[in-house]
Amino acid sequence: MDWAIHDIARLRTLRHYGQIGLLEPSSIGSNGYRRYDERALTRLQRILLLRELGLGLPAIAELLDGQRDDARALLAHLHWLQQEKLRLDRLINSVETTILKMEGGEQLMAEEMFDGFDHTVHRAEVEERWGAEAYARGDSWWRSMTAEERDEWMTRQKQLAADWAAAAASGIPSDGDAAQALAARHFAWLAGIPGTPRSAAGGPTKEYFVGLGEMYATDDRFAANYGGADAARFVRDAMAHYAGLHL
Amino acid sequence: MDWAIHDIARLRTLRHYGQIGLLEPSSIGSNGYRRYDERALTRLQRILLLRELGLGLPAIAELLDGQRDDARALLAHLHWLQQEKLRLDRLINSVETTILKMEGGEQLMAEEMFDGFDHTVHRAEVEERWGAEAYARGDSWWRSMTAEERDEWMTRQKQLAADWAAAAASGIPSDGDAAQALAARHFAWLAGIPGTPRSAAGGPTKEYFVGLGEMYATDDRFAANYGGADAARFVRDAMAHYAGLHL
DNA sequence: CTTGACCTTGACGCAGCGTCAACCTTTACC
DNA sequence: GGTAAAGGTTGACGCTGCGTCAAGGTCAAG
Repeated sequence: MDWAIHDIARLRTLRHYGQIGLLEPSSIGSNGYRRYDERALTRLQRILLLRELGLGLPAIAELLDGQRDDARALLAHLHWLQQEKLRLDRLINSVETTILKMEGGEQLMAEEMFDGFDHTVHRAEVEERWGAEAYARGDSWWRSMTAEERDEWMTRQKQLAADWAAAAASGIPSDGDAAQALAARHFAWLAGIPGTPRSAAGGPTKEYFVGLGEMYATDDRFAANYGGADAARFVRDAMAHYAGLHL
Repeated sequence: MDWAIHDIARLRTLRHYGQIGLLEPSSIGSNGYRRYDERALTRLQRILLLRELGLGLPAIAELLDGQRDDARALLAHLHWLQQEKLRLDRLINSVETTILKMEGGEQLMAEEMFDGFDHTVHRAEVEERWGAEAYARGDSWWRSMTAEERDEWMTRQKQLAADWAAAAASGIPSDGDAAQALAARHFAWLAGIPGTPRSAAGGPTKEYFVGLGEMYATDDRFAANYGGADAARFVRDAMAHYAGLHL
């Protein structure tokens, strides 16, 4: 008959359905054997059909016991299937670009973070331990952008960094209007980065904002990005001042 | 900080990774607290990245421990993602047509099986108890066909049934060449139906083939399909003879 | 010194069975 | 009638990746 393995599995399935109350045997013989009559088999038929459509057993139970409108339940299920498909699409995209990047010679997320664009801001969090996940989220966000979107972000960040560098070099005070305006721009820019810890108002939290400035001044790699150590300290002071006033 | 729930979850995650040996704390304080240094955090970063790409933890472990070529592993993963997407496509299709059918007034698989086309052959199995699953498989197969494919099947089946009826009515012997040729056609036709229990040769098993003929003669609904009770008995005899000779 | 926040180690639960293990019935054959 | 094979029964663990209590130690703050 060629059904050996399959047969055993089906048996276990029937037992399982019995255990969870989805399909009871119509009777149980004195020898303990389960028996299924016509009605039970019809029900089993429907269960198997719905299962092949991907529904979960609880959903099937509700549906078969008439507690939910069949059509509505199936529509909901359809919707969820479509969502899943979208999710897979995004995954496939991510994996593909990752592979492409690797073929381009880049190691798996090794050093690519310090590429001038500081989407590595999240590194501050990593150092705080709880943010490794946020970091990865941030990276995956970056990874999922199109080339143009990335270009746009890069330009925006570079412009900001250049403006910071210029302001620091010009000798203006870090708590003056010009520097504070830059701080405000920086704040808004951060607000646009997913994964940023944010307050109820939607912007970055005060701790995060201040800590970030601190890091710019401390970490040479970031400092270089903002025009050197002196400039980075200027950025830090301006950000701290801004945070004190507005956050 | 607004990270409460998330934080707790992440903690559990780290414990889990420690348990399965994916990521050990770099050190454990005398108070039992886990600590993760730079290296460990980098590893965590990579783990989280790969996880977001949908890889399983064992796969991630192999990959990070350098036991597998990164690119090859990701390609394999990509392939599996694409398969999954295809599977979802088929599911979505099935659910959609099921909904359409229901809107057309049909109850969930209620009586549609006796519509002249006997893809309900699998009912024989249902009666034998072990075949309910095969039956559902058969139905889903039918459900997944395009309209033209169905038409083709229907025509083929109707032609076969008509030829059987004619042969039975003409009074030729069930073990004669003409009837045996019909049995051979029937055999080939069955071989094309997924879910059919089949022997190593690829065709239906002897038991199945004979049992089916038995059912045609026994069940009025099938008998009608082959030209009535007398004709159905003729079919059964021809099939049994064929089975005895060739199976 | 107490309170509360944060850490620790179990252990159960989730979906849907697959897969032993240990044991009883029925069937088939000599 | 005896015996072995086939097929049934009830546990119970395993898988994925943690979420979610529970019970209890540690640490910083008031």
